[in-house]
Amino acid sequence: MIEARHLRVLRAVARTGSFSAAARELGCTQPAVSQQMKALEQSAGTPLIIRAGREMRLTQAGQALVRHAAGILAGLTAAEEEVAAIAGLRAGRVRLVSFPSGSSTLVPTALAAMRAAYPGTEVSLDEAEPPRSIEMLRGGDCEIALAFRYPEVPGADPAAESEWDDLVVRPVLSDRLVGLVPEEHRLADEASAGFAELAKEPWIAGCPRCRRHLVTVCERAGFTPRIDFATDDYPAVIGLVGAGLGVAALPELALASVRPKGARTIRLEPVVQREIVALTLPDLAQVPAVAAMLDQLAAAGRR
Amino acid sequence: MIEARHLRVLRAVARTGSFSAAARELGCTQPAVSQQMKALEQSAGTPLIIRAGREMRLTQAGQALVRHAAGILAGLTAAEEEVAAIAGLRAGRVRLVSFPSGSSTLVPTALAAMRAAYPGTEVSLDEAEPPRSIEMLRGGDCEIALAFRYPEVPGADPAAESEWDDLVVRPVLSDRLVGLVPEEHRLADEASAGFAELAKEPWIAGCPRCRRHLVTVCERAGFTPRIDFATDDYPAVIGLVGAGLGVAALPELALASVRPKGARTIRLEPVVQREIVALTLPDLAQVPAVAAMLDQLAAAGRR
DNA sequence: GCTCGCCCCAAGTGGTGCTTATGCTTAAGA
DNA sequence: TCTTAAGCATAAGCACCACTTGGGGCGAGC
Repeated sequence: MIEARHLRVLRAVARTGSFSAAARELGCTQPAVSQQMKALEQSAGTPLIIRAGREMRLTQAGQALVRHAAGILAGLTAAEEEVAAIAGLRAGRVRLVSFPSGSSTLVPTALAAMRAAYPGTEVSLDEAEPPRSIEMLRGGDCEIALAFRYPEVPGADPAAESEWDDLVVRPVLSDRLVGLVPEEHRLADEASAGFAELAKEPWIAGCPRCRRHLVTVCERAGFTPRIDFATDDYPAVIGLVGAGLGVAALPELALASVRPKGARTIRLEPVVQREIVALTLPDLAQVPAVAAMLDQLAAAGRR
Repeated sequence: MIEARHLRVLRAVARTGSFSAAARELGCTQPAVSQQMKALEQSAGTPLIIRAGREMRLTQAGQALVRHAAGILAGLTAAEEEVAAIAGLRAGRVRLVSFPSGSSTLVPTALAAMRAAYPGTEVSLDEAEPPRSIEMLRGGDCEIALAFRYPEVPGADPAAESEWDDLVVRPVLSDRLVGLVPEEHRLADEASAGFAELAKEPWIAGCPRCRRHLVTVCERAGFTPRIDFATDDYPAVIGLVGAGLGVAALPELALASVRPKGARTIRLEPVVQREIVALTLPDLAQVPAVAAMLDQLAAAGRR
């Protein structure tokens, strides 16, 4: 079986016309070249070079091998170069899937930083909520899934703890929930309020997991919220509150890039954190472009 | 440094989707594949495959490598196939240089046999006398030189013994010298004659080496021949003898394919042998096509 | 819940590739 | 002609590498 190493030696010998010169070129000693050539001739089954006095000449078989070696070694260095580009973050693609509201500020920041730091890489973005984004991650449809969980309330988020334990979980940001009330609400001008003070209000909830969490938190505060509406769309929640149809508890991040119309934010007591994390497979965490993107997400979260 | 072995393993893994299946395909155990892949990832500097539950998936770097591997391994097998064809005598070229009169019967016979036995090989033929043909052999302009020598008379052939000792000398044929006299000559009807009986005749000699040899032989018989003409061309010698201009001593082979007009052949006493040999360089004797052609020449000489 | 298949890990072993040291041959120069 | 330098071959020693066997963990399917 001919190996690339043999071809490198043969090519060096053919080019220099001498074992010693080839050895210098290859950075090894002359006997090493001599042995490699002997092994190559052994596996070829025919002499490849003939020694005519001082000079070396290739046999027909030797010429054939050298002719092929050019293309083979060129292909090999091209392959090495492409892999090195990926490993060195001069190339590489990352498919990121984010939950909808995460895309508003966090993801754009990280994407811009990634592009600036490693211009050769490209990051594609898709949106999906955690159950679906985890599926995509496991199914090979993306490399990073941006998701969130409520660590303080284990019971409210059974999926997160049990289904993520074989994933790499990279904390990105801890997001606090704030209350949103219509501006004509009696608490609209307060700085903060307890959950219990909103026990009688109609609630507008977010995504299914957020809704479950809300119920859990409210029950700990001593009441079961009356949920009139539920929608994945944070702007819709804001609009509903602004229209005076109820109150809501929203992540601060969802309000970072918009100013609610007809509604006021108030601090909620007790403080509830929503933790935004980036998820990936253990093997993928070793891929340079993925690791770099994780770093950029974490950096974006620190701001 | 990526080796062909690595690419073979990677390709097998990519194709089968499993280390075990790849190992079966490659004829080794599964840990061997596992280690090779680890080594390849090490030298690539980035993961190449990710294990998602049961199935294997290639990373982008892995896909790139597999993509290149196809061409590289194809080139490698093509190179191996070409070398194997040369080694297996399904291909290969031999350049043969013969002295002029050797081409008449011996070489055509050997060439025809070579072509019949190994249709893929090709033999080219050129003509040159020994000093020049040996130069060509050493200079890489041919692989086999067909030459002759007079082994019984060492002094007459100094070049042969001293200059051929680093060559492979393959005996092909022992050729006897016969006398050629005009048909009106007093010895024309004799079966044989001694050299001394031709002491007074004008001689027609062949090539320079043949001429030197003739002088030596005649001097051993007690006289110095009077050489009126000398020519490399055997038909010319025959013509000159046929015209009654003198006598000659010719190799039997030179008369094998022609019938002298106006001249008669007689046995010469003592018998003088001319040995036809095939010469090549030691390294070249290992080249299959060269070795085969040497065999064919020897076989042709035995007939 | 059990078994099967697949992968990883660890240890042992044979082979292989490299090195240094040495000898031989050849070509060039005194 | 003798000497010197350069190049290749060989041998011995050594380190490394690739493969093997044996054992364990894990997920999938009956």
